Amino acid sequence: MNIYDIARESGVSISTVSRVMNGHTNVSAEKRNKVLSVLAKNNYVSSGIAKSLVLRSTNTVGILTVDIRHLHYANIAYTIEQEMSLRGYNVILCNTGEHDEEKAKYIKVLAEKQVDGMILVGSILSTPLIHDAIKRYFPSKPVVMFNSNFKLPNVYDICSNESAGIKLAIDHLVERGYSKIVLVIDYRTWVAEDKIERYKRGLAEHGLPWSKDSIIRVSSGFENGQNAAQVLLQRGIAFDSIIGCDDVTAIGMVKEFAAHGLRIPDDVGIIGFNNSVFSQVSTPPLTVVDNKSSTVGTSLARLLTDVLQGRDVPHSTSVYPELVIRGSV
Amino acid sequence: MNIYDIARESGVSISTVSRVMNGHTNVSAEKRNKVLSVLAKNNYVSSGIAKSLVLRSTNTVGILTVDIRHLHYANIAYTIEQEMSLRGYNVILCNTGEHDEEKAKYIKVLAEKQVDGMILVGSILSTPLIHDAIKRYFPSKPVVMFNSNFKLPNVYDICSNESAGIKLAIDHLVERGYSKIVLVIDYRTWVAEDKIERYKRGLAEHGLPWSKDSIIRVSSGFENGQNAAQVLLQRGIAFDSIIGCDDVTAIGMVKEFAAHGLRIPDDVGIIGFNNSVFSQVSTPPLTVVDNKSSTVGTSLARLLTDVLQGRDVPHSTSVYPELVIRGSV
DNA sequence: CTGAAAGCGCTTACAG
DNA sequence: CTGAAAGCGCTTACAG
Repeated sequence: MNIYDIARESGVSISTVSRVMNGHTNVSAEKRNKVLSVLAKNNYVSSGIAKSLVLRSTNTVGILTVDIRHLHYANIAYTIEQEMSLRGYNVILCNTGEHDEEKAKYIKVLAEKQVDGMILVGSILSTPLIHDAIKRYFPSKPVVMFNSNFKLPNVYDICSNESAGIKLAIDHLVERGYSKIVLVIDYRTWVAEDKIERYKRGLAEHGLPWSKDSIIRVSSGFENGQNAAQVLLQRGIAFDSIIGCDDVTAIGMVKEFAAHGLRIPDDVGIIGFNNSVFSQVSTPPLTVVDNKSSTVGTSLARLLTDVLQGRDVPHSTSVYPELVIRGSV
Repeated sequence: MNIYDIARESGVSISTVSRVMNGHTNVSAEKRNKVLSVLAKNNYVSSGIAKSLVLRSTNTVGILTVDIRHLHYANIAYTIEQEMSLRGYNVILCNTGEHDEEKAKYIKVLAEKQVDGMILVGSILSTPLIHDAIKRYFPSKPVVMFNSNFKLPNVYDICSNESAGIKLAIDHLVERGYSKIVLVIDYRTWVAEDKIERYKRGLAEHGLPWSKDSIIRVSSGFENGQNAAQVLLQRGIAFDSIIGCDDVTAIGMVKEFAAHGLRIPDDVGIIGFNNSVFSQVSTPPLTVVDNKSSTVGTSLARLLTDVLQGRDVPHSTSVYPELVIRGSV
């Protein structure tokens, strides 16, 4: 059943059917009502696909993220979806994983699906291959990135100033009397490098030395956090505090330290990252750097719809994290 | 740029271009190579929309869930997305919230977008209004439901036998010496009713009485769990153990009890539901009913693709939860 | 192996 | 206010 069937049954042309379906006013009340009743009688659902073909817009956007199971990404994705939905868009969700080729593949598929735009969430998407994939497959429609930044005319970004978060964390730790601060890093991205730089500088600002041993690399996750804590203990590295890469990993460390009889925050202070529910759930509750996932999600969605509607927007925006003080420092 | 442009530049017809784009073999090597090079030179991305229009398939499915920020739903949605992606489908994610009208609206939109099928996750989607929305807007394409069950020819379901989980929990609790068991329920769905019935019966099986006071209703969430624990304490209800509605809420209760000086599991035993990371993160780690979200996600996706490919599948499937024993009982 | 033509289900100037 | 017609970008019998 299509628009022709409705037209025939209503005794009008397809033009008229199209007009009433789209709420145009230039249709006589009589014909409008007739069409409306036929539409209702048949539970008619018009083809968005056909419509998209002629209108050159699908009212669908793609969202790429490493893994929606991470609370942080789930929060952002949720907010984006809700905000886009409010504005009449649907969202195709893509969990890219960590492999670059997979991400590029998703970008190509989204281009073929003719999404109106994309939102890429996470600094891990900031690689040359992704840059090329966008340039090649998505050369003109808007793409909005979180914590990534490509110098491409159609690419916009919002970046959380995570290195400012590092400074916040260090200052707080030092103020509370800690001096041997370990930095935990997950992905090898420019954001991670930034954090490391800021970490070194932050220590220097307090006259504290840094050693290579006090920067440790992990994969995100509760058990990985436990492992990281073990490694720290086994290696005999001198430390009295930790800046975690995110909340779950930080909790993993908290629990492992506790299992070894260390008291939090007395023996070791721990700062998480993200301010997810995990930080409340932890014992003790985690003091965290909050990079405001909900705000970020909303901003990303608004940025994209603004561009889509031809509004003038800044190519780059920064958001600043805040410290939320709870019980782990 | 479209298939006509490619055809012209390649000196062939659009039929031939279409054939090489789709990997058909009945094209001479010479023309194929020519077309291929023109395609590559232009970074050509063909229109999936146009293709969908003629093929009557979008290779896209919708997934409805209350709120992707719930770890349990995030897990299921993630698994579905990955599994569908493997099979060449993309996923439109819809966070419906708890309002029925909103859910129905999403269903209509998905119908217009011509998704090939839908997966509805959660017993909260099992309402008359959703039933009608499917019947009206989605009368013939496959829909797969988790923990819901409509007697419609195109609707399939996988249900977690959560009442079996209740029995598991009660038996375990009784075995450990608890006898005043409180049941925590969130949504008012048929699954919740089932759990309540099984709870009463389970108590009876052990010669235990039940009182209305020992069934409490909450909204899911960490803070709601804390509140629930407070209420329990304030009301002076006699209890020595809790069967939670999910992990986060259970942890909220754990922490609130602890704050009141109650020891877990000595003073009160607590069983969570879902086996999410929260149950590991908790202090003490949560003994939980595991209803296997990953398995469920995979099964849902396979069920849908099986139907899509015309395979013969059962309309209803049950999965049974298991008990994971950790430290809270 | 190859191409002309019809058709998928819409929207929208254009003419009346 | 209304309709005939062209066009959106593809696929695929069909005929050769």
